[in-house]
This record gives sequence, C-alpha cells and structure tokens, in this order.
Amino acid sequence: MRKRNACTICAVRQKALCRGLPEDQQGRLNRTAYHRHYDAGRFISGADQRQDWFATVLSGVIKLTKSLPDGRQQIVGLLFPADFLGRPFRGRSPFTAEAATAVELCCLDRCHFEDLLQKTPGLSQLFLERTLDEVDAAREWMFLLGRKTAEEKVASLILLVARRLRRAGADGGAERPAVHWDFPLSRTEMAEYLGLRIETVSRQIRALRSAGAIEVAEGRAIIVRDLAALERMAQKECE
Amino acid sequence: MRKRNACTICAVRQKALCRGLPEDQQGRLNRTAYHRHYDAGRFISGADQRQDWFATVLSGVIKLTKSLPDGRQQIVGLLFPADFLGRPFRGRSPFTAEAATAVELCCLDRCHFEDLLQKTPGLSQLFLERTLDEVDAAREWMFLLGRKTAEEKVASLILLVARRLRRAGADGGAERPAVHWDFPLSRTEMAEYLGLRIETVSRQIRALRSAGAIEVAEGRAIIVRDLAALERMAQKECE
DNA sequence: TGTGCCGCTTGATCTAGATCAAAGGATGGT
DNA sequence: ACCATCCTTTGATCTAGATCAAGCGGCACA
Repeated sequence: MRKRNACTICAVRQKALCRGLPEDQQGRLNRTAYHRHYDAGRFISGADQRQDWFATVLSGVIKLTKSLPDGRQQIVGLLFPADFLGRPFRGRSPFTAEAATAVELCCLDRCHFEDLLQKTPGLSQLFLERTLDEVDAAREWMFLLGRKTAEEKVASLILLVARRLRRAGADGGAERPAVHWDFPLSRTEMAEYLGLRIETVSRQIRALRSAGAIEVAEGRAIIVRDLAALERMAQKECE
Repeated sequence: MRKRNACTICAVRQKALCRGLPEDQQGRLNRTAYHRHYDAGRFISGADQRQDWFATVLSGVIKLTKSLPDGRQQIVGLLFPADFLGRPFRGRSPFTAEAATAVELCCLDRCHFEDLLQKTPGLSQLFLERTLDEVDAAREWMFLLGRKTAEEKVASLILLVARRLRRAGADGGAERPAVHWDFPLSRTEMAEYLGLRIETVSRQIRALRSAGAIEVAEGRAIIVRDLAALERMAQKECE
C-alpha cells in the first residue's frame, strides 16, 4: 500500500530524473525501487568497486571523493536531494561516495535502470541534460580550485550550498537563498572540497563573520546575514 | 564528389560521435556537414554567446576557458581530435572555446544535430557515455588542481597530452604514449590549465628535464625520455 | 563527576609557489 | 641586416596558505 503510491508522495518527484518517465512507467518503477538509509559519515559506494544499483537522493548530502594512498583527499562533487548517484555503462565509478549527512536514497537495480534508459527517450534525454550540467558545474569548480583565493573559495562554497539546499526545498522555496540552515559539511570536508586546509577554512569563516556577511550559530548552523556582501566576496562567480 | 564520401575517408570516423549513426544516416549527414578551419589562437565560440552549430574536432587542439574581468583565467578543458564541441539543449555555453593549435572542425547545424540526437538512440547513448566520461575527467582534474604539487601537475599534464594525442593517432597508434611530438600548449596555456603561473611551469619543466624524465627540443617539442619516471612524478594519478 | 575524544579555533612559523625584474632566443616585418 | 615583439628562462624576493602547536568546548562513556 505505502509502496504502491510511494512515487506520488515523493518529495523530489518533480525535480528528480523520474520526471522523465511517463506516468505508467512510474507505476512499474514503484514495484522495484527500494529505499536505503545511511547515517552521516557512512561509506556508500567505493572507487573501483562494483556497484549494481543506482539511486536518487531523497534527502541529505553525499560527497564524492578521490584519495591517494599518501592521505591526500579531495571532494570532487556533492550530491543534493533529487541528484542521481551512480555511473551507468561502467561497472565501477572512479570515485567514492560517502554520506556527509544522514542520507535517504531511492534505489534501482543497475540493469533495470540501464534498461529503462535504453527504452525511454525522455529519460535518457533528461539524464543527458543533467550530465551536461554536471560537466559545466565541475568546470566552474575547476576555476574556483585553480584561481580563487581562500576567502573567495569559502564564500563561494557557502553560496553554493545555500542555493542547492534552497533548490532542494529545504527552506520551502523562498525566492532568496536560505539564510539559516545547518551546514551539511564539517570544516574538514569544506577544506577537502576547496583544496584548502582546515585551519585556513576556519580563518576565512572568521573573516566572513567579521565582515558581517555571515553568522555562525550553535551546532553547524550558518546564517547568511548579508547576501550581497557574500556574493561580492565570492567574486560574483559561484556556479 | 569529395563531399559525397567525406565521411568514409574521415580520419576520426571510428572514434567520433558519428560512430553512433547507422550507415545510411551518415550519408545524409554528409549533405549538411561542413568543415571550418581556425588558426592557432583564434576565438571559436564565446561564453554566453549564441552558438548555432556543433562540431567534431578533426585535427588540432581546442581549449575551453573561463575568465574573470580582473584577468584571472583558467582552462577548464581541452578538446582533441574526435572530441565534440558545443553545448546541446542550451543556447550558450558558459565557457569560451579557442584554438590552441591550428584546428579543423566538422560542423553541423544546432537544430539538425539536436534532431538527430532525439531520433537516433544509438547516437544519444554514445553521446551520454562521452559526457559521463567528461564528468569523470573533470573531477580527476579537480583532484589535480586541489591537491597536487606543481611538479606533479606538470608531469600529469604532459602525460595527459601524450595519451590523448596517441589516442588521436598522432603517432600512428604505437602501444606506448608518443614520446616525441609538438606540445600543443604554450607555457602560458599550461599554467592556465594547471592553476599555476608561467614561471612555475618553466621551473618544473626544468626539474623534469634534469630528472631525465623528459627532454625539450627545438620549437615546442617535448620528448618523453623516461615514461616510468614521468608517471612516478605525476603521482601515478593522471586520468 | 571525571576523562578522553573530536571538531574547531587561534597563534606562531615556515615554505611552495607567486610576484617582480631582467635578460635571452626565436620570428616576422621592413 | 636590423629592429620589434613575443615567448621563455632564470634569479631575487615576497606572501598566501600550509604546517606545527596549543587550547577550548561539547559530548559520550565510565
């Protein structure tokens, strides 16, 4: 029962890939899709390790990382609600996926999804558009990593997260970015995404705080006090 | 005449996107596809500027860049022979394309290509796979930009170019990377791709040279003397 | 009520790579 | 043949951010 109409009550329904499926296909989907939960910090899927399922993120944030034996690690992507996890047409992904926060996934068998992709032009078209957007986003981040200062990097990251969480509906769709929310990344993770060290991130957050752009509240909450100032500090160049 | 069977004599035929088209479609393609030439350094298509055609690179190397009004510039991608240029389903690309070397393109109307993409599952499947590979490559480069040292960056770039040019058939398909070829990027461009300054690139090339990994010949030629050493210096982590 | 751990901040110092400066080669035009 | 320009190298110095080193506060566990 609950399972029959899971799609119709799904929070990310209008934003996720499933939008590319005709109504009747969604019904069939219901019968095979299943949910998974991961606590913050848990390993989800591994670099160079077979993964025989794909998923849509229902809630939470996932980080994609690459690391070297010598300990160097870099976050190469973040997945927010409605984003897709997995690497079709290739058994293994070159990156590791880990839950940055508690995560809820809606999963599908690899072969089932690849099958759907073949048979449903609307779906594969949508998937292609998403993937093209991801290339663009990755390239924007390359600019950040290669050319921005530490302060710009941190400001850009806060803006990125604010925008993405807003899009995910975390603040009920207000027309301006969420100003107050629990930041989904630890200082260490911020550093790993920005190509910085944790101490530098900490100092730059202090700088943004004294500039009045943001405020740091209890827990991991970050409050955007002055959006325009934050955008200025990000060099108006985030995403 | 020449145009009729242009596809059948095309150098990148087996590697380019066109492979995703059935034979008879390739014939139709011939009638509308046309070639373009750009000299080294020429502007090809602009950030946020309408581009109503797509292209396959026949020869040469294209750089995709993003730059800020304050002069900071970053190369966010390189296109080699058989690669695809353009951004379907969105009028404008957020990046600028420029010829790094002399470039030959095989072009197609935007609407014609998007039409083909809709109608030809094989083509859109292939295009999707290519795009997924591009995301992976961009993320690998994010690791390089965020975590590698200057020396590792330069070594990685030389390896990347060697491999891509080999794949493009520049050395007739030898089973090891090309050891001798004209490097397609200037020092400035290398720096722009690596998130470094030109002086640093120059010094690191000197370092690789004194380590015996490479040799710099007249013109822009780079000779890979010791592939294993070069790979070691790239932290075995290039692409 | 301790105590040990973890994530974060803050300060002091160090260094890889940036910046500043100058001086070769190449190459093309006259 | 000469000059101008551009690309590259090399040297000297500077600095943003890394590294080293405490210290602090919250939280879990005994």
